Amino acid sequence: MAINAPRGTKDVLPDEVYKWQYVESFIRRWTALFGYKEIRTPVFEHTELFQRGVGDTTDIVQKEMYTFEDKGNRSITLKPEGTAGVVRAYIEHKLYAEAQPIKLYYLSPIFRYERPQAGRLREHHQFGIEAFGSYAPSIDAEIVDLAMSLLNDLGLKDLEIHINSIGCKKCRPVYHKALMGYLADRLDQLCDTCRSRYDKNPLRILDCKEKSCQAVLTDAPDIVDYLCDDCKKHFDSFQNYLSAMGYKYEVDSRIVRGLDYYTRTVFEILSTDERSPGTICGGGRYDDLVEQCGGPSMPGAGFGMGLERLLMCMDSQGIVIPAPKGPDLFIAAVGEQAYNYSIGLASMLRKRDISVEIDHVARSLKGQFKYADKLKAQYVLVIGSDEMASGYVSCKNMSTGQDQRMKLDNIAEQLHSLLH
RNA sequence: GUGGAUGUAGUUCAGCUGGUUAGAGCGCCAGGUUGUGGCCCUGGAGGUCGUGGGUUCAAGUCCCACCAUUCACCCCA
Repeated sequence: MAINAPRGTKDVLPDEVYKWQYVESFIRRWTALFGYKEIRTPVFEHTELFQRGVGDTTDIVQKEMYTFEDKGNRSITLKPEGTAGVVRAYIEHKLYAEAQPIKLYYLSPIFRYERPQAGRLREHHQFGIEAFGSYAPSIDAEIVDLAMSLLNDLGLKDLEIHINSIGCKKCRPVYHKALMGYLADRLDQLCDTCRSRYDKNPLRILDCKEKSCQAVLTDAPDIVDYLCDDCKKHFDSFQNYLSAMGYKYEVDSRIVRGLDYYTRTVFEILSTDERSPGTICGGGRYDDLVEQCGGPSMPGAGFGMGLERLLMCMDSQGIVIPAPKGPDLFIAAVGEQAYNYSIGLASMLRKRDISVEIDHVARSLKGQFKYADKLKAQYVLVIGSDEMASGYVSCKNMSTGQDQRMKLDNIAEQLHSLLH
């Protein structure tokens, strides 16, 4: 009976991990430059956290969560997004009592029960950041800047920044009313899902891709016209800061995001490249979330970035991630006595910071060379009974093909000078 | 959740309108003189043709179901 990986999951095999490590190293570099510290939270949380945080009316909570009961009858859910858990930790450990803002980042698997397709998995991985404790639009701009700096540094081209403001507790209800008023006598032209969204979350209708709905929406009231003075000022400064950083962006009043916790700023970074999976980064501000989850009234802002999509995007743009080097040295031993000696030599050389490979399946000398070649070893040392007796070995440079005699007793020093 | 496509060796695929021991490239292993790789040549290992039913004298090839993969929609990273 063959067991395979569950639907929508993927193994990252050794011949590919280096790509992940490469991207992760860029992430660590840029988060450090911006002063974001890593936080690691559990892969699962109490289901209630996501219901309260992400929002009961969202698709994510309604139909995409991996929820189960544990042996203590607790309802547990695998993270369907990264923010809620970080917010919970921020509250639980009273990080709000420290100097603000608290700037955090995470790398985490994310689980959503969906039908897999290109750029969409049931388990995917996100790099995300969260900045708590500041209402200032400079934070909003900073997180976009961090995302873009990273993406640009990785070599990505043709990126677009789409931004919007969806208001706050004060002004959003006013817009809701206006939108609902506009849609009231056009309900019959909307699709089924949008009709059901009308009462619960009318904002989401703006996001609908149905042609009929889009047609209805062309003359719908624009949220930007309904922002209160504070939100308007916030949005303006945010844009000014983005410009000051040298970014081009597009105000897209139809971005509303699928998570209920956003207030004011929402944004997406997407690739316009045909073969790319669209949005690779999405985020925004969530000024009420901490309070909603049982903490003090503290603002926040952040984003999530899909690593699989990022990798996909880099791949489709032809960005080559440098493959790791092979071992410094391969020791090819001939005969049992020489092999015995070579095992000890390999152990010693590794302790001297030289990466060494040696045969473990009893290959012939020729086989060992072929294997060394496959491993991309830089040098091959041949040791047989002659070498054991004379105390000299031959060291072959695998890229030039040249042999050179080396004395065994200070071999580590000689190798070090060869390796640079 | 809705709709389409696909499922043959480790891998990429071929296998014509159903007909005898299922093929190729790459990869893997071994040889091409006695202790030397990358190229070339030769040979070898490796498949219950996704699974289970059905039609037929006969099925990898036709039909059905299931499973899986993949693409689009929905949603999102």
